[in-house]
Amino acid sequence: MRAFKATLLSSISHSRVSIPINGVSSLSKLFTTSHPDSKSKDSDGARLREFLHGKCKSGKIDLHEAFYFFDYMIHMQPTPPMSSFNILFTALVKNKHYGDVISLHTRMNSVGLVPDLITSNILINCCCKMSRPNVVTYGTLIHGLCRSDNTIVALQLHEQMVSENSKYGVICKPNVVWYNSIIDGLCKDGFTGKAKELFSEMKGNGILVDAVTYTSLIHGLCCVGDWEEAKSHFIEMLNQGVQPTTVTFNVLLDELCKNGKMDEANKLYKLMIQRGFQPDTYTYTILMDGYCLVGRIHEAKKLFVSMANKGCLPNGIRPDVVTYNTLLIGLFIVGRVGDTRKLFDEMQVNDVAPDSCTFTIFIDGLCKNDCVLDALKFFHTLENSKFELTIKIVNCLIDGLYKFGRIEMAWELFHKLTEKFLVPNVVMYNIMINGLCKEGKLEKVNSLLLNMEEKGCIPDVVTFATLMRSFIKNNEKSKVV
DNA sequence: GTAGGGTTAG
Repeated sequence: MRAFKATLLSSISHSRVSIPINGVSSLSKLFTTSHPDSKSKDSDGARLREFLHGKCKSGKIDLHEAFYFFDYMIHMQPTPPMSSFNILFTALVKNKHYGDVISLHTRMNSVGLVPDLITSNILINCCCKMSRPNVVTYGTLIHGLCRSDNTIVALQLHEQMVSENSKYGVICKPNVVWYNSIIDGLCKDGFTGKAKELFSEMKGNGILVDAVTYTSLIHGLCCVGDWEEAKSHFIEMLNQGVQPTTVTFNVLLDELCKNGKMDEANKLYKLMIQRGFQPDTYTYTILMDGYCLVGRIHEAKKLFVSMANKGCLPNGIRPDVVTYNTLLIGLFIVGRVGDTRKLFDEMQVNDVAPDSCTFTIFIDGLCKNDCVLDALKFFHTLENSKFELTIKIVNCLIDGLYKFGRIEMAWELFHKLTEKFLVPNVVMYNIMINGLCKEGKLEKVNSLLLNMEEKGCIPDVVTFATLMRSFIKNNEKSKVV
């Protein structure tokens, strides 16, 4: 059986879509007719579900049918909803193929499909049936949930485990990595209060907190603007004898630099060096970012030069694309447009490939330095290259065109691009609405709002603020209300 | 076998 499965799996993994396998004639009949005609693709999803339901509810699905099905599903465009996978997994569980569910789940993860709560529950059940819930299985699951924006689910799972441990004796004791995953997830969602609760809980359970725990918490506190609390956790860390890492220092430095506190940042940087911690590319880029934001481009440049000089700094600290992007922003801020082009050329010479941020920075920077026509030229070059334009780049240009009074051009670009391939987002609508309001073109604003509604784009707080500003300007108090 | 950091638009 094992050998058969391996052969089947390898044949599947080398195929693209439907490969006929003996014994799955009903499947191939169902799907070969609909492929690859794109019109019938839409109905594929619905037919798949119908078929899955029939097959799985009857309980008559065997392993190779399931594998064949699974392979078809992960190659479908668009990907079927997670519930379709769950139906398939449930059928396999009914037939006691627990290990196969786990291996299919691993394959699903490796192609970037994100399991939902139900998938996770199915998986837990499989692990339990196979007597495999141990701390690593759980830790992996919790980590996966946190990384896929399901921290709350991870937290529920954790709480369930804690309560079961206390009810039935210890089934599986959470360890430091498990706690760290949830604390980090909570911090990234801004729930620092809950993260601190877990922090106390783990200490209360005798689990030694480590540098990752502290760093995640400090980062979360910085993100919600609670600098004092972040600082006191850093001090506590030192007092407890938990060695910070370069990442810990980078998190703290980044917060200081983002707030323009360069003197404090410098002091911390010196402390870091004094204590023998090795700065890395991030450290340098963070400091450069801080200097750029306060307009001290000279100091940013000095750091950059020391990075760019081979052998000047240890451990392969070299400028990467983020370093270049950071310096480009700095140069645009102080209006040194000519130097940005030189730096761009230098990037190519040093084999650092520009990314979409680089292009956004250029379009935005040119527009904000009264060089809209240059931005337009740059944009056309991008348009004619194989580079895939992003909505951010287009938005910067449209914004620039409005501010330069080129309303017709902005309007044209909006229509041309959104008809062709770009789905406008709320930022794009806001830029357009703002530009049109300022010009008093209220009929156009109205048609945009309708367009927005049609496309299912939900207005946000900026949209309303923009509209209200315009109503107030035009003395339309009733509309404001 | 599971964990943490930096750049871009209204």
